[in-house]
Amino acid sequence: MPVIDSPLTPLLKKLQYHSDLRQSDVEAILALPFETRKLSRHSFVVREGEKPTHSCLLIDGLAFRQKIVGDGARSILAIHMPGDMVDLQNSFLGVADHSVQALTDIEVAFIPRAAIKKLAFDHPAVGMAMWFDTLVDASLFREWIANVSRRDAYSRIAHLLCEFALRVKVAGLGDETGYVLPVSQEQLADCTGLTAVHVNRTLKRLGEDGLIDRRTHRDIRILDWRKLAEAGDFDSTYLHLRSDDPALS
Amino acid sequence: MPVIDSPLTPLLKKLQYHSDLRQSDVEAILALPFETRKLSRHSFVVREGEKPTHSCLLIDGLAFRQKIVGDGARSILAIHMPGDMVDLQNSFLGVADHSVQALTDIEVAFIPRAAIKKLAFDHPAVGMAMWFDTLVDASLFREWIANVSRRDAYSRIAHLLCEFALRVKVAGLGDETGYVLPVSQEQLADCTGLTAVHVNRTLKRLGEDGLIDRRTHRDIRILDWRKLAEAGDFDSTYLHLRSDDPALS
DNA sequence: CGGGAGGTTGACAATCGTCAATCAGAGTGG
DNA sequence: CCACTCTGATTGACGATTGTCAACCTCCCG
Repeated sequence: MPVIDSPLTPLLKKLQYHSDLRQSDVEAILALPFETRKLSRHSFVVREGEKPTHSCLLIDGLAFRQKIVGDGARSILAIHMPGDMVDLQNSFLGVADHSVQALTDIEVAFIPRAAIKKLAFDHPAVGMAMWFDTLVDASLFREWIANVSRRDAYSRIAHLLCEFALRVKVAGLGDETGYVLPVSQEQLADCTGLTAVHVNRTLKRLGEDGLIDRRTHRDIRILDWRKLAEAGDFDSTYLHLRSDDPALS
Repeated sequence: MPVIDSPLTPLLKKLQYHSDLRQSDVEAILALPFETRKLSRHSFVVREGEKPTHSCLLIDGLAFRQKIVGDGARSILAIHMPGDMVDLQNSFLGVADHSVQALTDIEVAFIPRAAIKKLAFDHPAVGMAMWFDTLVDASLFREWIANVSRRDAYSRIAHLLCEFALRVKVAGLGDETGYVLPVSQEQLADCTGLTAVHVNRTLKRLGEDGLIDRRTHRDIRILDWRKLAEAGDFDSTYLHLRSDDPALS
């Protein structure tokens, strides 16, 4: 069966990663109404406090979720790659409790909330698949809590680099020997609850210890995966990858 | 329509909090097969690495989720109250990526995973309600990430106390003037990424500043809700309570 | 009454943050 | 093609929040 080339294909691929879908389910997904839009780096997909009526599927590029706390400090909660429903949460919960912002230039598809809800009702298998996806998201959030609360700076960064390496590999954007991560050190700091200055020093140490090599800023080479994973206390279970995923080899 | 008194009633109540369910949905929920069990404080509901085949509904008492990181330190990820499905995540994701432990003596209902899955398939409205619940859970995780990563000790603890106050009130276990929280200072530390010693000092400061009063250990009186919420940078949006919930008054 | 878990406190150490200066690189307009 | 500018990276000196260690206390429970 030829795969129809639609902007929604990344979503389909994502849902099928964990769930078996019947042809009718697939067709229903691809029949979703949507509207694509290109957004430039730094633009907001949703802002905290808004009441979005559409969910947003990331088709191309990277995006991240963030919260701003009282004193203006920012916390980055997750980084998203193509195929991720970046905004199910906000759209279904009524009021956005956090913002979503473009990390690179991105392309997204806005899908009316009602259409997703109807899809989940009419095709329970698809509803389950999306639910499943939410569960995996939550698993990453949990790991980030542990990362930020109980690991030191060195481990935190190492852990984050490991997570990115695997996810980038799954997404087909690189492999565990190296990848380009379009994240500034300040953003890395906001991912880890550190300051940009300390992130810089820590990256330097990781380099000096021979775990990574930073060609140019942003372009990360992992020189010793085992050591990095050990330093980061990294165990990929929480990513809930399929055991037959080539990224795990 | 008289509410049938079943151990599953807390689940029903929870799902109906956000979602409208039809009579047939309600009946299907109450028809779930289950097995109740009483567990004493400190016992594990699920251990990291297990492959649970049942989901666990908390009927009475409190429980918490935790992860242990490489050096043995513990991170508490969430605290659960009666009505919470404490283990959807682990049960659906195959391998438990974290543990769930009883905070007090508890009573739980174990429900076969397959029955839940079938319920979600046959009654999409129930599936949606459970999905919704997962979304709210994820929202709490996000707030905890922000709490741990970008607030100082004083704010973190204040924030946590505010969250508990509201949730306890919603669960009908106390109100915002005071409640008993059966959490040791060490557990509080693991919730906030601090040490027990520092938690102790911080609670003391909160007391000295007139925000709270600690009658006996564990029995917390909130003397000045506004100040506490301000100190904790607390905004209840992320709890996704209904705007007509009396707890918000 | 004894044991133990948990709470409290002080002295000291260290990781990490702050401030500030300098540097490197990318994009822009003349 | 070359300033010019701006963002982000790098580094050093210093400071502070938080952790560590250890002692002692308190209360609960058997």
